[in-house]
Amino acid sequence: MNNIKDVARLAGVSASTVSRALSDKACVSDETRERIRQAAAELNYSPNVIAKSLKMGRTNTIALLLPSIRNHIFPEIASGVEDEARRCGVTVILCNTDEDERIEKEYLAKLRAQWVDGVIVSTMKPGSDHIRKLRDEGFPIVLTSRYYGDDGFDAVAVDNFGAARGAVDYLIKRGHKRIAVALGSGELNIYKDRFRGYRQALTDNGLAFDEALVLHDSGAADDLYFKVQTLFSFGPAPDALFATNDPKAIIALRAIRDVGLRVPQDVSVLGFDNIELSAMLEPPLTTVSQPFYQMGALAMKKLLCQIEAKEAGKPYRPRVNLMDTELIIRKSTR
Amino acid sequence: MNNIKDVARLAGVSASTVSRALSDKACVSDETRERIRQAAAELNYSPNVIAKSLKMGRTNTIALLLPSIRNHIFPEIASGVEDEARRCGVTVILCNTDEDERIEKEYLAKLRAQWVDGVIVSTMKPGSDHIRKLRDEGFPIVLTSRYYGDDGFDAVAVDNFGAARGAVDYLIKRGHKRIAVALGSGELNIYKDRFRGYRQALTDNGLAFDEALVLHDSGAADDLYFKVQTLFSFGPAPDALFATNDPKAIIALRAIRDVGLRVPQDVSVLGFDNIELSAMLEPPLTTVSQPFYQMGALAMKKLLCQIEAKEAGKPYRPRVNLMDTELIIRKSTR
DNA sequence: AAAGTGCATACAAACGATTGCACTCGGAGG
DNA sequence: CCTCCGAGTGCAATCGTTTGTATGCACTTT
Repeated sequence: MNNIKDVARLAGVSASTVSRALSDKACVSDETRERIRQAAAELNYSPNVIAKSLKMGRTNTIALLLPSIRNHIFPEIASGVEDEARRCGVTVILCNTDEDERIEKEYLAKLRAQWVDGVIVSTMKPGSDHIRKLRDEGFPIVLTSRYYGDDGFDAVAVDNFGAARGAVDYLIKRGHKRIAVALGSGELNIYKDRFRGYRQALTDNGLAFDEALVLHDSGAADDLYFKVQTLFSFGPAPDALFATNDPKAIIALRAIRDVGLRVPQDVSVLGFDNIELSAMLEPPLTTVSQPFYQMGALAMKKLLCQIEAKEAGKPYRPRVNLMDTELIIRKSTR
Repeated sequence: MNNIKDVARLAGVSASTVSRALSDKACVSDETRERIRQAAAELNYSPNVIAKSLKMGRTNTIALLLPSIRNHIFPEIASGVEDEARRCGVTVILCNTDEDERIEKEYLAKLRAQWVDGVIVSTMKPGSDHIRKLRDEGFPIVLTSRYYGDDGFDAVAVDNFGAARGAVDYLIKRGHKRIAVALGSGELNIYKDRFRGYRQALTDNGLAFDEALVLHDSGAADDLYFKVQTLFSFGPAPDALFATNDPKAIIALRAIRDVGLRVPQDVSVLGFDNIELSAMLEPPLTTVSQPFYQMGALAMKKLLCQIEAKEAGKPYRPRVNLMDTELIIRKSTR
């Protein structure tokens, strides 16, 4: 690989002039600049990014911390982040934590070490104090999707409470009275909020909350499948089910069909997230759509603002951006 | 951020001693080493990776070039790459080209500039001369999934020809005689190979090839859907369809059902790739499974070998590893 | 007692870029 | 004729590491 000195030698100037010429600074005569350009082209020269980063104290790289890239929603977020990043000349490092806090810490330790200018975090949990600590050190961070409103993080998310409330309200307005709910991991606020929305919709419409209709998530593989089967096989079956995310809705769909009930004629099923797959099911799933791609892109924009503010020594006021969700009505609800 | 000199000052030694102590070199007394450790801990010091990379000429970072992270199979590959990378202390940069050669070139230009030690490429096409050029410069590269056997690349892939042949042979053995085929982009060898496998299976079993049963891919959104509907609505309907990837199988499933035929009673549908979703369909899809995760992990291992060989100045003999596929028999074939 | 040995440590030169400062040089103004 | 100016360029320091070489010192060896 050729370096700046090789170019300088070939063009018959000093390295500093090459640097100035190629980064379009003033103070270089047109004739010299052209000569340098040609020399650089001839040597197939491109500046060493590592050296530049060291000198400039900025890598133009950011990291995206994801719980799992196989989780359907995260590739969409990642897409948005990446496209926006490319537009801004920023590279993205993908960090997959597999929901494992040890791995997350490992990554963050690396990131602190001048790896990246900032980080977008989708792995926030109530106990993620190491992330708070990093933020307190002045490290630029934007949360996406999973956030906790109360602690002054910069974040992009949706109003899970409102969206769930609206969706369940829709079910009730269409005549459903016994609505089961499949919960997600109780650790995550997004699921707690969706559950709160569910309860609020019941209250709004004068329906009683029934603990027997709540399916808790154990995380185990077929657990939800059997719970749904049990719920719909014995006693008075619910006339609808609200799954707090689409994968759960898909499992529920299968379980309900497998006990001999029809969707939507006997039971309506409502999902959350609108993953690509949900439109391809039989029947296609009614669900709440989140603008994941746009959330990723916005998170990237905000992160860049933070980085620039930090560089310029200006203050930056973090805020939470709540994006609009949309209830996508398909064929799984009647 | 504290640097090595701060640690040196606090511990009352020189920077070089700190460096040696922390990287567990010999020639540092235990007492000094301990003092340095404590100083480092006290200052919350971690070595600046950028500076280290510059000095060492190695970043311990590799890039993964993907056509699209939203494509189901790539997150699996990426997972394998990442897990293996983490095990080896390597970081992965994710580069999403969106099948756009301009973006790909942009990335590769960056990568050349000492960004990364090597790259895993899933975007190879017959016309990808810029990738060949990079290889010829001595840049460590491993191809995954998409490869072209003839040009001496290091690669991890499956025997698409053999797998397709075996799968279609299975259909024929189960009594199917008129088997349609839904092709993928003709530009990519993987689809050409699967098509060759299909034809070979016909020949093996003494069946005639019928051009009328071939559905070409235009790439347009609903194109395949309508082509399948047309094929199954007029004239003698095929009794089976081999889709050269699962998303096409899913579309075909829908189209076939929508013209009033039942899968698998009237028509068998066979996919390729075994994406997660294929098990969740109604009926669950019979398909050829590729070990994507393992392919990613192996590609990472091979890349590391290449990098190490290059560093040590040793020769490295690239070879193509073909992994085993498996025909997963579910309910979409009778 | 002089020389040799080996360990622990410090010094300084890289790695490849950027940039403040100093220098040169031709022309304008006093 | 001297000074001043500004444009164009070069020198050298710097970013934070690693590492080859030199140094100092306490011992042993002859």
